[in-house]
Amino acid sequence: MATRTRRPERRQEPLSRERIVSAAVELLDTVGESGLTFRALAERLATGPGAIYWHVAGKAELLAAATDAVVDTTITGHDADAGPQEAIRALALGVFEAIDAHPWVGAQFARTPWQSPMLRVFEHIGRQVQALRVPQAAQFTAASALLNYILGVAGQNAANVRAVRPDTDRSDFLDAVATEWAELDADQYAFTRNVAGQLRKHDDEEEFLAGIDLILTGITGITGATGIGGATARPLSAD
Amino acid sequence: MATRTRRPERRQEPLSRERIVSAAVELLDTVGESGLTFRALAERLATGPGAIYWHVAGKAELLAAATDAVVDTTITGHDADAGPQEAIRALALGVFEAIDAHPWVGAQFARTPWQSPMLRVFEHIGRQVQALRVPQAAQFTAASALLNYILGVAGQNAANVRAVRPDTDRSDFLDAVATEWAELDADQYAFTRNVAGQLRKHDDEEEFLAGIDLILTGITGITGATGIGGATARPLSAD
DNA sequence: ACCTGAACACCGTTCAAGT
DNA sequence: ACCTGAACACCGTTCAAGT
Repeated sequence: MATRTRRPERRQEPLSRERIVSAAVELLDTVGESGLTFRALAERLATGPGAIYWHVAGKAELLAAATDAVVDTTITGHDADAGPQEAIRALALGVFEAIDAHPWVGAQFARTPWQSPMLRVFEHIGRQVQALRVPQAAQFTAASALLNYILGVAGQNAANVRAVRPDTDRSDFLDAVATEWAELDADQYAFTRNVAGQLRKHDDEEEFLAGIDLILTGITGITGATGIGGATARPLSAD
Repeated sequence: MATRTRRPERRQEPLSRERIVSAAVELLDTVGESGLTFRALAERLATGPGAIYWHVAGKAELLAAATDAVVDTTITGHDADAGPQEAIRALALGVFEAIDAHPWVGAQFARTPWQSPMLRVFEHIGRQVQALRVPQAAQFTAASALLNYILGVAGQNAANVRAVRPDTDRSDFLDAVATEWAELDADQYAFTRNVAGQLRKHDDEEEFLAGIDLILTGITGITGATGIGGATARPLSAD
């Protein structure tokens, strides 16, 4: 229906896995998860749905490839420099921001087990855990705990974005939730009501990092491990 | 097609939200997420797909209700007794086991934002965090970190179960992954290769609790908070 | 009030047929 | 080798019509 004279009318470049995946990412970003359809994708690529199947095996692979593409640009360059604790924080924040910008990545992350993108995050976290001098036997646990926490937040963020109208303001949303919580049954939800107020001045990113710091404290605290940079996790208290 | 003479032929009880939800849970448990279909559900209830819509608004609500039903039976009775740390461990383990038994709950958990079942888990965790004497301002962070970690593990577990053939043995699966990891590129995946061996003697439940303990250590360590029972989180070291 | 089941508007995926 | 697009076997959801 839309006029498509806007796009330069140069001869159609051949279809390629790369073009397909980048079109898929675009679709996911603009129309959301439910917008990624073989028909919509085919139309955008000016071809039929069947053509796509020559380059990718199916929708699952397409989603995995799209996730890969986004995560790739996120992970690189976040390593080293200011000591392992800072590196972990930076890495985690990178994943957090990527998912904030592409909520569907969060859902995909939480859905696919140990596929390539997640494994790469795990690897980078693990290296910093090693750098923290965590004993061998505990390294897996430490890296897993960090990764699982990140995945949990990722899934929640993705779910939240999906749940609200696309034009909803972030702080309006938090206000609405806080109000909802404050109206919960006083007996059944005493704690939740109690912390409802904190939601209003809640900063997603800060909150996320505070959780990372909590786990880092657990990792370094009990093992006596320390970052080479000597930085200590920030204390868990009101700033 | 299947003979249905087996089921007692008593007169059809009237349809009810309760019957629908419990049939949905059964379907999800036996056939998996992709098996929950309005048509399949209708057949099981000996009615047409349209009838279901008179009792539930749609598939999303049906999934939420099914999750609610399972979580309900999980949360109750896990409180109090042996001090807040143990209570948190028991609560977390309860959620873990529920998701292990009903993998689709993990996916649903990771997908729905702050809906009733998750909020109830949050509430119960929060109460124990309070009991740990965590300062007011940090209670939200502490409870969130625990919940997000649980959700992360939940999502991963659900994804793993979904990824393997239904008859796959658990330790066969871990062995396969460990072998895969051991064959990764030595430069790109140095850490992952390094911990691959630990996967083989990996106990999901133990690993999960070790992560909980890590976070508990972070929570109690830095704030000086302690459980009333005086129990300390178990040290992060080879046992 | 509650149920029925055909029909609608979609999906992902396949495949004969084209170039 | 690569693309086309009709066709297949499904979905969730709606709704006129029944009781």
